[in-house]
Parts: sequence; structure tokens; C-alpha cells
Amino acid sequence: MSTETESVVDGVRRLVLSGQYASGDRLGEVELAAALGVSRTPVREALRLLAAEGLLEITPNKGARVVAWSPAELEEIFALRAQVEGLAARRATERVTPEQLDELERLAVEHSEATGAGPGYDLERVYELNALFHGRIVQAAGGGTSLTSVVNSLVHSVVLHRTLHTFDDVAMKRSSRHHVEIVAAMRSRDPEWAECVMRGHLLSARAALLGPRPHPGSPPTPTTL
Amino acid sequence: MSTETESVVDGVRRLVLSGQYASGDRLGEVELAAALGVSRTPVREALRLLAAEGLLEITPNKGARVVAWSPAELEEIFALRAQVEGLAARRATERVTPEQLDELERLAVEHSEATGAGPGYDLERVYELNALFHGRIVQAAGGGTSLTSVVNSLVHSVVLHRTLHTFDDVAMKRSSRHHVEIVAAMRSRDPEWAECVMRGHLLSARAALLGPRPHPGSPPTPTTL
DNA sequence: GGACCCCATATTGCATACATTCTGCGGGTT
DNA sequence: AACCCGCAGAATGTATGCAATATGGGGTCC
Repeated sequence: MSTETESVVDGVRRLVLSGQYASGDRLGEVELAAALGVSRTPVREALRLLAAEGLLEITPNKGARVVAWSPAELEEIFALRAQVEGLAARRATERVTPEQLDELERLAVEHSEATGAGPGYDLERVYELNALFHGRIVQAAGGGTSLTSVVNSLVHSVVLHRTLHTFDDVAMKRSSRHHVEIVAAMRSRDPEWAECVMRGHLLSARAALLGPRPHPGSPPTPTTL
Repeated sequence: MSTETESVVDGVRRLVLSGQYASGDRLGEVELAAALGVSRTPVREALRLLAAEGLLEITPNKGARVVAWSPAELEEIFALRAQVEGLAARRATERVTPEQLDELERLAVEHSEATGAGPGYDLERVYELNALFHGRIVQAAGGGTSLTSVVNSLVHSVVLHRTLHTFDDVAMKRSSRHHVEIVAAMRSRDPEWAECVMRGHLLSARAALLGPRPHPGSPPTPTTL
């Protein structure tokens, strides 16, 4: 929106991302207004925007809190991303330009290099490369406002950070290879291949983050026996 | 959010839905504030919320306008709904309770009856039954906040109304039978069946709304020859 | 005659003040 | 001792006033 409100949005995002405010913490309006040097009005608007985006949740007369993602919700988010970004990968493959392909390949290769050194990566860099890669896919898909906003509402920085931190070395390298394979599928102009790998990529991230998931037919809580 | 703001959200929605404001029309803050008998503050918040929801679009210092959906964006919306609500149908089938199944069946049957009389339906009733049906599927899917909000951001009342108005008798009856079939699939506890029918349901709606769509391999604009 | 500039007006963006609601604590009662 | 009532403090919700920016028209210059 306006320059002032938008800077507040970024400011609050930074505060949440940097861990100044953890999951479940309260975000007071006056407190933020003082911290960012503006009045309550733009702060209120920024909080509403971030709430609509899914990063905060607001309850009337009680204020804003950082959302606390339950495992069930994380599971749902990645299931949705598998569907939506799978679609994005398919469409991107149908429309991608050679320049975009080169850009994607560059990002995939750099991601590989950043994760190739074994444990002890530069997580910030890996995070950035990953976010760029997924964003460019959506962009290449001809991203109308709907696709873009749905993906944005699903890809919260906080979740991504948490995800990367829980990745072990195997999951990290697998994720990197997925990126490379997606580019290969797109170069082959094979939308179905690209879609499948992208879905697998996100479902594999879900598994790395949450472990195996129960399903209806499984025996009841075998882990407790 | 607060009672006042929420009532303004509903009020603006009604104004847009009833056609008081058409696609592309400007929504002045003072104008709405006067019309709804409140101050500009809750109006501003309501406009921001509706913009985040996708019904309006706001440009800094220029105010809010009703979004004008292009055919490409409508196409994208239904493609996304096919993915996301397909997932919802699958999960709903895995978790639905007998009571929810009865409710869904009731809605599907009423939808059938409302569309069975041939052209000249009560479109408002059909709209309501359709919205309820889709909403209950999401609910039965165990709708976490992510799934719910994504679907809500995709299912704009305005789009649905436009869609229903463009349905001919064949498309309307087909849509109704899809609802019945989805319930049948859920009763059979067949998630894959339910997912496929739901996806087909939405892609068929897309076709009814937009006509056949071009694809990469098709000859260039054969309609002009 | 056309294009450009400048200003008046209206609208949005931001700040502040008032009203309302929630929260936490203390005292009293059962 | 436990519970309930009521009040004080603080935070959110709403209204209004001021500043900044976009829009439209009239005038002037080329």
C-alpha cells in the first residue's frame, strides 16, 4: 500500500522472522508503533495485512499474535503446496522461455553447490535460493494474481526457516536434486514430469519435517507398544 | 474483526454483489462511510480486508476498485480450485462422518430438485445450495485454516454468480449430477473417485464459463478461418 | 490551434483523541 | 480456603483533524 504502511509490514515481518517474536507471542500496537517510529494507524493496517497473509492471527479486542502452526496445519500446508505448485510447474513447463530456463538452472546449480559441502551450510543462502527458485516457477507459469497470491499465502518465511532447520543432510541433498530434476523436466518440455517431481519435492519436504504420517488403515499407534 | 468493521465488510460485499458497484468501479471511502453510517476508519480496514481477499484491488493514493477478472484469471482460478478442492474432496472422503454425509446428500438432492425443473431456476437458491455444498466438503476435510482460507480466497461470490448466469441447462444439470456423484463416491469411501469427480466438476464449470481453451499444440486461431 | 503548466479541489494517508472492551488484582462473602 | 464481584489499568476499536498526493480545468506559451 502506501510507503509507510508497507515499511511497517516489512518491519514486522523482520521482527517475527528474526525471532524477536516467537510463535504465539502477542504483538501490541503501541509497542510496535513506538519501535518503528510511526503512529498506530499504519501499524494496525500492517497487522491486518499480515493476518490476511496468514502470518498473524487477530482476535477482536484481543490483538494480534504470531500464529502457532500445529503439525496438522503444517501437514495441510505442504499438501496444498504440492497441489498448487504442482500445477504451477506444469504450466511453467508449457510456457517457460529459454531465458527463464537458464535462470532456473542457475538457481538450481547454486542451490546444489550451497548444499553440496555436507552439513554446515549457509542456511540463509539456501533459504534465499530456494525461495527464488519456487518464486520463479510461479512467475514462469504466467502467474496471474490468483496463483501468485495463493502461493504467497502458503509460503510463509517462518515455516520455510523452520523446515530448513529440521532438514538433515540427506533431505537437503535430495531437495537440491529435485530442483535440478525439475529444470531437466522443463527443458524436456514434459509438463507431467515437472508436475510429478514438484509434488514429490514438497511431499518429501513434508516427510522430512513431520516424519511418517498415519493413515486410516494403519494399526493404532504402534509406536507406543 | 470488530463488529463494526465486519458489518462494513458485509455491507460492501453486498453492494458489490448486488451490482451497485460493477467491475472496475471506484469505491470512495467517504462515500461508503456515509452510505453505511460509520466513520472512515472501519471502512478503510474493511476495504483492506476485501482487497486481501481478492474482491477489490487497492493502489496507493488512488483508492479501491472492484477487480475486473480477465478470462485468463478466471481460467486460472478454476484450475486452482480443481487442484485444491480435489484435495479437499479426497481428504473429506477419508474423514467424513455419517451425519456429514447425510447433510451433503441433502444439499445435493435439493440442488438437483432446484435445477431439475428446466430453465428458469431460482438462481439465488441454486447459488446458495452450491456454496453450502462446497463449503461443507472443505469442512469435512478437516479444514485447517490454510485450506479454508485458500478456498475462500478462490471462491468469490461475484465469480460464482457470473458463472451460474452463464450456465446453460445442460451445464446446470451436469453440475448437479456431479454433486450427487461426489456424495456417492464419499459414501463408497473412495477418495480417488471423489477427487476425480470434484476436479471434473470444476473443470466442467470452467468450460461452461469460458468455452474450449487453446493449448500449445493447437493450430493458430482456427476460428478466424 | 495544440500542448504544457499551474492551481483548485477532492481523496487518500497519517496522527491524535475519545469510547469501549478485556485483563488482573484485591476485597468480601460463603 | 475457594469463589465471586467490582474496580483500576491497559489495550483495542472508532472518530475526527491535518498533511500529502492525485485529478481536472483554465490559462498561457509556442
